[in-house]
Amino acid sequence: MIRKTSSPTLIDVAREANVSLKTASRVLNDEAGTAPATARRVRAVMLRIGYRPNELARSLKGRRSAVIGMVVPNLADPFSASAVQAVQAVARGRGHVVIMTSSGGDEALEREELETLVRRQVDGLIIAPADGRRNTAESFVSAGIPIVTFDRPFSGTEIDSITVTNRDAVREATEHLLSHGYRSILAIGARAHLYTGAERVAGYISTMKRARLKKQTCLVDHESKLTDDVIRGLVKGGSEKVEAILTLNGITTMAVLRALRNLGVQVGRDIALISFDDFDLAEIVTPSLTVVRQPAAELGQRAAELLFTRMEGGTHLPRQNIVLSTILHLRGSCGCPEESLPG
Amino acid sequence: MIRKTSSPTLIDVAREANVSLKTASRVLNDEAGTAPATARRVRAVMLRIGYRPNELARSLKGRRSAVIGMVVPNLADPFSASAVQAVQAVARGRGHVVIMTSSGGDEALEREELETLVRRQVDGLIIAPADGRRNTAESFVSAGIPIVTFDRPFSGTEIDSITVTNRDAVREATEHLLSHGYRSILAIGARAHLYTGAERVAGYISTMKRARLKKQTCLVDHESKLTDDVIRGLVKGGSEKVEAILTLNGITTMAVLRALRNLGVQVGRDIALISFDDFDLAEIVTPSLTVVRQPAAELGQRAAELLFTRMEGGTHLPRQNIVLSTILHLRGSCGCPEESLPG
DNA sequence: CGCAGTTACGACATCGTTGTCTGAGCCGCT
DNA sequence: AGCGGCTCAGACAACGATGTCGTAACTGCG
Repeated sequence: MIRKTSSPTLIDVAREANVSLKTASRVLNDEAGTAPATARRVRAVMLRIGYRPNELARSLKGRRSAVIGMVVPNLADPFSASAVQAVQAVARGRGHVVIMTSSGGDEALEREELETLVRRQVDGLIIAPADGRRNTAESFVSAGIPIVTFDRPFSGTEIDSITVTNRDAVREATEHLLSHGYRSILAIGARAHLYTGAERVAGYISTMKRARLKKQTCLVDHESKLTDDVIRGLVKGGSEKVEAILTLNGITTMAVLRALRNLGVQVGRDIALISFDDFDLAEIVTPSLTVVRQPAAELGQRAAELLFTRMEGGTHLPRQNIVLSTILHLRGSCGCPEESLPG
Repeated sequence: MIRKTSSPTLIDVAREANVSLKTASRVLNDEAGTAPATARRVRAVMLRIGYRPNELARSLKGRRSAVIGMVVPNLADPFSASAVQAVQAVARGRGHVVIMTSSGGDEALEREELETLVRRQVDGLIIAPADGRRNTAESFVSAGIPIVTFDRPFSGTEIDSITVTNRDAVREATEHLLSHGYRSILAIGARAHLYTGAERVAGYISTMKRARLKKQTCLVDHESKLTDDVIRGLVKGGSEKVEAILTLNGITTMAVLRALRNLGVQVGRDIALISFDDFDLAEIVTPSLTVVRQPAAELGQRAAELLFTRMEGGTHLPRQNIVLSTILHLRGSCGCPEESLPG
């Protein structure tokens, strides 16, 4: 009577309904060729015994797992979280689920995670490479698995990518600071060796060069090196007074703001600042922070849509390299007067 | 020669190595009973032809998918993101992956997602119920699937749960405000019908009752109802001046801070505030925000560990109801003088 | 009544892997 | 030489579903 050991299978349904296994399968999949009366009977049995199809078995036969894999450096990062959320929404609409893993920014771990995902027969992969300089997914590409990268591409590959206009965004931000009359502008960033970091730095450099101004940068390989002392040296140490700061990612913004606060340097009054990446409280801070906002959700959505296009056979298309625009969200910290701002 | 259509299987390995299928399987799983020379030969073939085990087939046979399912209301919420991250870390350590889905706070969708996960044969489920008043997972419990809820429990069930000390946290926060001499304290919260909301409100109510003070609450069913006008009415409308505000979740904090700013009411000078939930910039704001910080990562970790305990056969244990402590992180906005604070 | 065409259903192989069982070959022992 | 006991390997079924093909029963038509 009680069989907690295993859940009912299609065989159980067939037996209970006095039909063959294949007929039960036909009813389950709404295939034609079953008498309405029989179908009703089978369906009734399914409900009665609480039958639940085993998607694993289905996938094994159909060789399409309805799973897509996603690897991001750090899920706890709000940028990644928004993107993942968007990917999931698209996947759900297409009857797929997402297996998400974090690489922790470690290339070896990323490779391992990808291997795990592929062994689980994912139908496609969305990757935000930990370090795009080497293509950790090469063997999967040649195995024919659809792949889309987002946020950062793998360099030197033919893999589809979705990125944002990192370089132009920083150029725009730098020009905005210049338009306020600031000449001594400091760019601080971490992980400059990564694609996004390098692009952002390049945007700053090229703009300053064109304006024939001195480039002042502090580029470290990890945010932990941006201690208060380092930032003090930059802001107060030089002969020339730093008028404005450009932080090249969210964590850096945090480090800089904390340091400035501890130094008694007040943003808005003593120094201007534009942050790459937005924050929940950026509007609440005094003065509110001018930020470059990335369309994280759209990035995820587009990545997922492109992946599904590839999965549905769009292999003949040339490499897609979608670039989305950022938004320079003007608030107070860049030097814009409050009354000139919307809202 | 070229067979891009499908990847090599264990049969291919066996054929190439001139052994039987079973022998190849034995080598793959490091089972005893294969001559070292044979094993080496088989392994060499595996490497050469790029064999990758099909985890789907393995799961079908072994009836353990090595997947755990997780459902949260909103992945983009930093609290959820941290918890998910922690769950994944634990799962990875045990050779499992996580399929994560968002219910969007919708009970019907939550039920649907759970159904999807179970059909995919997940070995266990971690759920942050959208609305714990009804148990959307009942049929899975009786099907014998291990389940752990976190953040909020399902009411009236025997399902394991991991929660935080919501009630005590708010009690502590309220008492702290009282200790500063504030008597007119307003509690604002959304979704008071949810477990967490109800607990937090209860903490406030009981504390005020014990202090024989007037309870002032504004409890709405959705954050969108906390408009600037509503908040103005609360803060400026009454005959009695509100001295302190207790916001009962992060989104509410945001709404309140924005409203106060627009009203020209300055936190710290004109009004004290303690926020349930921390923010990235909470320390940077002036004055920095005193918050109740939830141990999100630990919540996720403990949930995962408990789930694995259950999955590994710990079904005989009584229901576990783990409650983790929050931390009242004193900063400036509660009225504490800056110099008395650490850091 | 006989025949082709349709409808409804079932037997069987299959997906890629692992568990069970059987057997071949070799060792040393008496 | 005959025997038990080992090591190594293979044949076969199974997991739970779907695809292929065959066939019995019915229909309509001449």
